[in-house]
Amino acid sequence: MTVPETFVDVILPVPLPRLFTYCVPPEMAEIPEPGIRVVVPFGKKKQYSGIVFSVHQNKPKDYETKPILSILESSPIVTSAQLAFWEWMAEYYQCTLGEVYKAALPSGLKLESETRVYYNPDYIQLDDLPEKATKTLLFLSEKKVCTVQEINTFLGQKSSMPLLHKLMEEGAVFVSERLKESYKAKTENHLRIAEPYRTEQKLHEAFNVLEKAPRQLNLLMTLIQKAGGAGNALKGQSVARKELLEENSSATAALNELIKKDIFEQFPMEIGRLDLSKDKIQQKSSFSPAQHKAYEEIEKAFEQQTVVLFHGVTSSGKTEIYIHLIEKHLSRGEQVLYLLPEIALTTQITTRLKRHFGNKLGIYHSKFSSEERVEIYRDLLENQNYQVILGVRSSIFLPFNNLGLVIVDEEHEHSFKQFDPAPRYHARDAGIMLAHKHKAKVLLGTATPAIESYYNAQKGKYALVELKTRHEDIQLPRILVADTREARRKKQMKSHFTPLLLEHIQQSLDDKQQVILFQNRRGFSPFLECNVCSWVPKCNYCDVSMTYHKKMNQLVCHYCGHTVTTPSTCNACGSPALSTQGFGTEKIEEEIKLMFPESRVSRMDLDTTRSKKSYQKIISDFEDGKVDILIGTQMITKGLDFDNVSVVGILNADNMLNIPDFRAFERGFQMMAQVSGRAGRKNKRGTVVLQTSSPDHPIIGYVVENDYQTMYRTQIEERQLYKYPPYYRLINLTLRHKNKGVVEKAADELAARLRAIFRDRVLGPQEPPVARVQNLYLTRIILKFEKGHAPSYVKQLMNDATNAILSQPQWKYVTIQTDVDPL
DNA sequence: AGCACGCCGACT
DNA sequence: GTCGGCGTGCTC
Repeated sequence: MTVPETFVDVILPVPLPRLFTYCVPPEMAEIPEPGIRVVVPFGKKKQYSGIVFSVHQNKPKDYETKPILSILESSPIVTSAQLAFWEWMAEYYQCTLGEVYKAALPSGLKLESETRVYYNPDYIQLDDLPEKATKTLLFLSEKKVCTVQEINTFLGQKSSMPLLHKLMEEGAVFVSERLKESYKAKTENHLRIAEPYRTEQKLHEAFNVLEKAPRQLNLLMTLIQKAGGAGNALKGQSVARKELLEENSSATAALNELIKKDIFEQFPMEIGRLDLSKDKIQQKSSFSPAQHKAYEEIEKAFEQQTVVLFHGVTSSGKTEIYIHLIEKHLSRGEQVLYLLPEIALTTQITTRLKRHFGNKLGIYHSKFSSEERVEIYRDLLENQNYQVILGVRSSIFLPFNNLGLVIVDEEHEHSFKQFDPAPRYHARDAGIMLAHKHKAKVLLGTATPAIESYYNAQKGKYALVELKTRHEDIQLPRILVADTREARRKKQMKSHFTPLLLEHIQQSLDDKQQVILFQNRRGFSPFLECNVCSWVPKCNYCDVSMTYHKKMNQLVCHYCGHTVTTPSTCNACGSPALSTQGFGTEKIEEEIKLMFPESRVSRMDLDTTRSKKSYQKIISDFEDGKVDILIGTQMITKGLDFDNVSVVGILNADNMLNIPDFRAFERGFQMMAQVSGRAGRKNKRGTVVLQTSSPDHPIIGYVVENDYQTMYRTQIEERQLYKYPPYYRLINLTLRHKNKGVVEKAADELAARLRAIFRDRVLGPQEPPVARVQNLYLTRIILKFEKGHAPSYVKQLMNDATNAILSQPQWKYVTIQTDVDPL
């Protein structure tokens, strides 16, 4: 009797809608199980690390299986709960398991043969390494960068991935898109008394030695003082170099001398980690009566329901309530996932939660290095430190094993939805699913609920808890509407500003208060136009005009990233008279500087906040009062609280409302309400000046009255009338091909097929607003389904139709992208 | 999606 | 004669 051959179905990071079956060579000692990574050959020469999905004995009939090359770990790196979640996601969002795998695991856990491997120059070898590893390191240290392939060739073996994994864990090599920059951003040079001097006697000696070097002596004393006394300093308590030099300006030379004398030791310190010995874990502060009531309501609601929508006005102290809830779940030994939109995560909230939860808090952010993300992943997998994860949407993929609570803060934020690439998931909805699988609770928090969420609360699917008063007696701001059309008619407009707004800005500056000016950028990027023939520079590959970036003197396509230097003459008529059109924040900054020359102005938008650092600098400068007027786009609305802002100006409310989209009014309301929430401080009411050419627009009225309910009521009626979410589910099908005629024909035929099944639930095909991206023509079919239709059956029928199209030879190269619940 | 294989046009 | 364009087919 022969032992049956073992096969594994493997998830690979390719967008093919199936698993791949490999055989396990009988001589392989380990037995693979679902959730472990294996290295497999793929195609002619590629290698991937894939995830074992299942293990079986069914030999495939139609093809020869290749053997797996190696097994990367002894216990699963993807738990069975995660695999089930992945399956749900692939099914619900109509993508492949491979695409989910790509999105779910940090890149440090996904080696491919073409992955770029970097040598870590800071690596210090602690233990002896096997000969091969040492050889590889030597090779790498010379080459600096190479691919896994090259290492294979160098070592003369088929697969060096297991070896590279070990070296990655050692910290000797980096992988792929790892940016050294972001690593550096996380550390800061610290100084401490060097080991040999950490006794009272030796320290005393040092004092004597330095007697003739007052600057060095001074530095030593500052360090001791900053470290919190000699006792701490002798224990090796460190002080930031920056901090040390702040009080001893131009003492760099003296400092270096101390390092040279081995009295001081300098080392890079991770600044992300809060030093707990110094900064005692902060106790939770007490609730206001309103907060207390809300907290109790949430607790009570959780007894019966899974999801609670927590509708609390801006500055109502929602975070405090979250902290209490988190503590409650932690005390039961449960894990908590706190989801935030990406942009809100780099700010105040991080520090605040760190103070409370110290080492129990893990932060999962795309701007952190892959290594750090791997660290958090492994920590959770092995159930070590982290009990609270503060993270962006992708943190729903972390290996929780005892999740008790999911908080989705700023629940209405659109950035929770991933647009590209697949899986096009919504972290709020997927988070609810995740919680459901863990039997955990979900708290959705926001000042301006998404219509969908509020509807679910109205229908009783979610519990609703409201908090209507701001904390610490901060009053809701007074909202003034400035009619730009009238001002323009009376010739009172100064460029983009009404007299009313300018007046309030001046007043605020006179009172030494701060101003925030908000410019919605949606659809209004600055572009170049020829004054003579009206020629506008367009992207070569997409049907959009290119955005003008003054600072870099470049034109950038916001769809494909194509960049050119700004032309000096018109391409059509040769005239040099090119001028900027549309108005972005740059233009406003320029004008404000002209009108208020004595004020300090700063700008916050995509351009000025490319890096985490610059973003934080803008915020901290504003917090520290180094800036009087802050001009910004959407990002200033995200989870920021400033103490000294008396005036908020919304420059053009109209361009939020005049977008042909059924969510335009909801978005406009959310944005204006969120921006307005930035105004106001303790004991003094803030003012919001809302500039619009249609002051009678109902949405403007709801913003002024801070009337979410009426806004909701009017919107929900329209949604029902015109068959939109939350009454209907939408699925967008986007077809792409390099030939316009081909996409159109394919889309027509697909639409016809779909209509035969779904009838008037099919809309289009219709060209999306940007009909060509990266040289591919796009067209879109929208499907609308009543709530209650079995979604999986509907998707099955839809897939049959698309497959029927794609299997025809003339449409073979058409691609169809599916977006379930598009935003 | 990559990527290699293969069949026709501009060059040494 | 070859280098290389991108059309086509395949990946366990």
